[in-house]
Amino acid sequence: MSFTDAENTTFEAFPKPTHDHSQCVKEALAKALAICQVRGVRFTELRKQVFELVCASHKPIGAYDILDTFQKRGRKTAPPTVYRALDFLLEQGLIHRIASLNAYIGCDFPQEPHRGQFIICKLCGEATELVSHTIEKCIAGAAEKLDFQVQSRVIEVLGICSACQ
Amino acid sequence: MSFTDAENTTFEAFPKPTHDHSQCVKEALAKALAICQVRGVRFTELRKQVFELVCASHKPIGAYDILDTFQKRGRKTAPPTVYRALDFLLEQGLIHRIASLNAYIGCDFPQEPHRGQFIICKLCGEATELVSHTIEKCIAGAAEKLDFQVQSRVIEVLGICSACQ
DNA sequence: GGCATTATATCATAACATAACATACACCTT
DNA sequence: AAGGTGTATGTTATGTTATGATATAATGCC
Repeated sequence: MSFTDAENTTFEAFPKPTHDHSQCVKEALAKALAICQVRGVRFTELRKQVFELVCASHKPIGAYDILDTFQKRGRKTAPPTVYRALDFLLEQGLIHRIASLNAYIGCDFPQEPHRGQFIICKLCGEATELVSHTIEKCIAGAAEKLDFQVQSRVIEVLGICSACQ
Repeated sequence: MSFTDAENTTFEAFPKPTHDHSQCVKEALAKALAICQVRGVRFTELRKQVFELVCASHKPIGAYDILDTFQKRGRKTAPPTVYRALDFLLEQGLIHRIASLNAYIGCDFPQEPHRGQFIICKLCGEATELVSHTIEKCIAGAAEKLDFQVQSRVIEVLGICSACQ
């Protein structure tokens, strides 16, 4: 349930505990598959499994958490295997990296290329993705003044969500 | 030489190669010392040396670079020593952490408490600190809509500066 | 000086990430 | 089907960043 406010910020509310998450994951998988097909890139079993784990919650997950899960499942896995899958998913814009947490999270808007902006609860770990055009414009404005070519952005807001207050 | 543009973004231009950097460091040290005195916290020799190394350039510097420098100087130093000094400087707002680079940089506006916003050149490494009230407002607006209590922000723009294009 | 507090040293290890090289698999061509 | 090519994955080792835990030293206060 995304919406757009007066500041032209589109975002999902923090997912309600009641939302049907299995449906949520199913949709994300379908979207990812469709995107990969259109682009002619391979959504292999490994990449699919990593994607499923990243999407398993709306909390950013660490690469080594993914690794541990694979190993608990009896799959002998080393770090590069996981990181390569994560790199692929990042390149395709299917997930985002949260630099301040060294963690990864599913992208809510994989169709449209964009940089994520996140609001993350330090207590429960839930994260909400924003797309604020105002912030984009503001950054673009400053960059232009400095004659600076923007390549990527990291925008992460940390604090306490309403449910945890 | 900071200025404020139409979007209400205050920032320093990328420091000219010609600027007198020793003077720059001297000023930063004087400011830091004054701030610590006012607050009644101790700006010890270790903290001062770490601060000087962080301020030695306008490029973010890694904790282990600081460590290496200490060791080259013959000072036997372990990581926690450096990290504790960095933590102190962060707490006092004298430096900022650049999450996307795992690195640290001197704060240009230590007097006023704020969260840094940075534009960083991937080629030369030079970083410029911004303070955009528009971005702040935009984040505050989204946070309010979500009933979210903001504690900290990470805003980092990466790309190529005008000198490196 | 005695004591509490804060800062630093030291040792060990946790957590995150990549380099380098080997092997396997998919797909295309013949 | 055989062979070739490029992509994906496996494997080993190591690099890089950060912290926990305990001990010692310096500082400030009474």
